[in-house]
Parts: sequence; C-alpha cells; structure tokens
Amino acid sequence: MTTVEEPARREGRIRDAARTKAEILKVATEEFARAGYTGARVDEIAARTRTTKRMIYYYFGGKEQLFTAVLERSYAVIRQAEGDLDVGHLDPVAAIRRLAELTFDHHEAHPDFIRLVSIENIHDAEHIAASETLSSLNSPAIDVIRRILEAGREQGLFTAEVDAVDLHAMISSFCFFRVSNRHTFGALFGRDLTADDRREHYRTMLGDMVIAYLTAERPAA
Amino acid sequence: MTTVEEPARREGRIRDAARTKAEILKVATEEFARAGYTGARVDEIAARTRTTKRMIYYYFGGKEQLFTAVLERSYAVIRQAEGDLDVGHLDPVAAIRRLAELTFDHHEAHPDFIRLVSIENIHDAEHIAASETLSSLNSPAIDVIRRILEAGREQGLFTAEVDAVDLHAMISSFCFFRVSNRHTFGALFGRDLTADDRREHYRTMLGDMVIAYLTAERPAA
DNA sequence: ACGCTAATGTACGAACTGGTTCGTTACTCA
DNA sequence: TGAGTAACGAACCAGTTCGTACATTAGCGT
Repeated sequence: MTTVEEPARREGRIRDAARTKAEILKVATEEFARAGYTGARVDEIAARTRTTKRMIYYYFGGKEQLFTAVLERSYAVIRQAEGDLDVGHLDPVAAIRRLAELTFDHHEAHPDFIRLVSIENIHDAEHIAASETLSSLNSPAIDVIRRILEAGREQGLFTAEVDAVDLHAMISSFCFFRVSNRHTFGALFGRDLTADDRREHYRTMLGDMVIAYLTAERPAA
Repeated sequence: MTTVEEPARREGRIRDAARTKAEILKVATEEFARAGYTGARVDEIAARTRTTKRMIYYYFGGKEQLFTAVLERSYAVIRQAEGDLDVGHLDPVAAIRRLAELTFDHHEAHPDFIRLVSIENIHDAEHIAASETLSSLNSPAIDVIRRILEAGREQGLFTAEVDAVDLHAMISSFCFFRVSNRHTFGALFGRDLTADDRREHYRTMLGDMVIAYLTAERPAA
C-alpha cells in the first residue's frame, strides 16, 4: 500500500531543524488554543506534525515549556504590530483612534492569541512570570499611548486624568472581551459580537467611547 | 486508630441529599475555577467533599453535567443581583452609573465566576448552549438598561446610538477584563488591576467612560 | 416493627497521557 | 571519505483519570 509512496516522502528536506520547530509551534498553538493547557494533548500535537512526539521533547523539553514558547511567539507578533505603528503625524484624537483600531483589528485577526491569553490567565500567568522574554520587556503600545496623552493634554484636548497603562487596559478590555467572550455572550444574549456586518459598528463604538472619555467636559476638581 | 473517632463521625445527619448535592456543587465550583474543565479532577472534588465520587455520578451523572450545573448556579447568582437592582427613582445618568457599579462589584466579588465563564468560552460555550436553563431566559440587566436608555434619550441626555445589549457588552468588558486578565496584565505591565487601593479609581473610571460615551456631543448625522 | 428504596461507600479497571529509552540515519567538515 | 554529531522515529512505561459494578445502610412510610 504505502510502500509505493515511500519515495515520494522524500520531497523537500528531511532534516530541517528550523522547519520542524516552527511546525511544532504552529500546531501547538492551534491545539492549546483549541483545548486549553490541560486539555491539549502532546500526542495530538505530534500527530498533526510531520514529525513525532520525540521531537517536541527534543526541542522544547516538555509540555510546559512548549506552551511557554507558544505564548512567547504569540506576544511577539502583537508587539511587532504595535512597534510598526506610526502615529507621529496624526493629531492626538486621530492618533488614539488609530491605535484603538489597530488593537481592535489585531484581536479580531488573532482569536487563537486571545484564547491562549485566557488560558494563561486561568493558570495565573505562571508561564509568563517564569519567562524572562515575556516578563521583562514591555509593550510598545504603552509608550505610544503615553506620548499621545501628553500631546493631547498640552493641546487642551484631553481632560481625563488617566495614565497610559489604564487607558491601554480600557482599550484592550473592549477588544479582548468581544472576542474572548463571544461564545457565552452569544449564547446568553443572542448577539454575535464578531459578526461580519457588525465589525465596523464595534470598531466605531470603541473609538467613540475612548475619545468621549478622554475629551469629556469635567467639573473643576 | 480511627476506630475511636468513628462514633463522632455521626454528628449531623448522615443522609441528607440536599446538603450533599450543595456541597458537591460548592467544591466543584472551586475546583473547576482553579484548574479549568479538563484540569479539574473528579477525584479531587470528591476528596474535598465529605462524600465520595460515587455521589457525584449519582446526583449529576458525570463531569460534564456537573460543570453545567456549576455554571447554572453561578449565573443564577448574578441574575439574582441584577433582578434585585432598583433604579426607578434615579435619573438616567445616575441609574446607568449605579448599574455599572453593580456589575463592577459583582465581578470584583466573584472571581471564580469570571474564571468559569472564561473556561466556558474556551470550550465554545457548548455547555450553556446545551442547557435549557441558561440559553433560554436572559439577563434582567438588559431590560433595566433598555428602560434607562429610553428615559435618557427622551430627556435629551443621551446622544449615543447604542442599544441595551451593546451597552451591556461595553460595561461587562471592562469589569470582566479587569478580573479575568489581571494575571497576564500584571505580569506584562506591572500593574495589579485588582489592587485594593485602586478599586475606587477603576470604579469611577468605568462610570465616567460609560457616561461620557452616552452623553458626548456628536455632530449631526 | 419492618420492609423497601433512596442514599452511600469500596474497590476496581480500561483507556489514556506525559515522558523516556534505545536505536537509526542524514548531513557536515576535517 | 569517513567519522562524528545533530536530527529523528518506534515502541514502551509508569502513573493517572473517568467511570462503574457491587455491596451496604439509613430512615421513611405503614
């Protein structure tokens, strides 16, 4: 049966550490996101790779370290996107809106990342805490927000007393929840927060919300 | 050894279905919240109860149904709180703020509930979908919000074009994220979103955000 | 008093799961 | 060119885990 195809198996390089490692990471990301940390099966990850379980332990050491590696790679992607963002030429209001939209779009485009973060929170972020890569360097988004906030206050546009980290939390909460809780929210309230024809609505809603908060008229303290 | 204590074991009723059932539910809630659905161990739940694993299967049928029962009970609690809320005597702005604070406080007070919902989302809300209790009747909060929104618009206070379900999503997202993602957020940005001395700050921030959004001046459409 | 059933406890097992052991092969570089 | 090493595969193992078969008893109704 399969003996006939054996020669065909030799397509591409048979030995390619980088490729094998990358493929394990990709499949592991899907499997962890699908079933949770405990629910994910090392055997299942191996089976969906063109290599074996042995290689997972060879390259990563174990399930725990594999999950950490998956997290590190996922966070690297969003940091890359945030780092690429250039809002220097925009006025503060437009800049905040642009940043909010970038966050919105990234959450929209990476539901697996959202699930991984949810899973990591269930486990009290112990993998992130143990990872030097993740716990040390912080998000570029914070610096961007900080600069925009300063400019907005100098120009008298922003009145809210809020710092960059808290504003980031506000923006993230909306984007994250919309994706992370879409299943329970949909089941309970009959509304799909991630429906295609509502995406623009929520994107606008987020921007309106943040700008309204930052620019609201406030009684003198 | 233990033979001496055997008579003492007879304190309280030995046969009490309601009590046994309730105790299983309570311990199961903790265990599922702690370790996730797959990570939770039926043996562990049984061990922390004053009964045995046999009873879990006797009363609930299995791990899956037990988890569903845990979810149903948890949602019943928040619906109770929402149903008890009376904002009829408040003006729309104060009423929204009051509702937001109730949501905020409930999330703050029930971190286990948040974890269970996160876990249920990892599993695509399949338990909620299968539960008639949960998928049928909807939250009282939506009705409350709807009435407040109507009043606020009639009085010309609210300008935002938003319906009750989306506003509920906005409020929930902030409250939920603050608790659900506190571990990853804390590890990555060095800020504890649930620190005691910041609670009032975030409570106010939520109210300000929602009111600012609802009352913002908007260019004529 | 007593029988009947709901309620409970014990022990066990089949299937699974993370991790390892042992052996093989492709590639490289002296 | 051939020896050394990185990369790889198959089979295996020990510890778990959900679920159940079987035995037992408390307590209610009559």
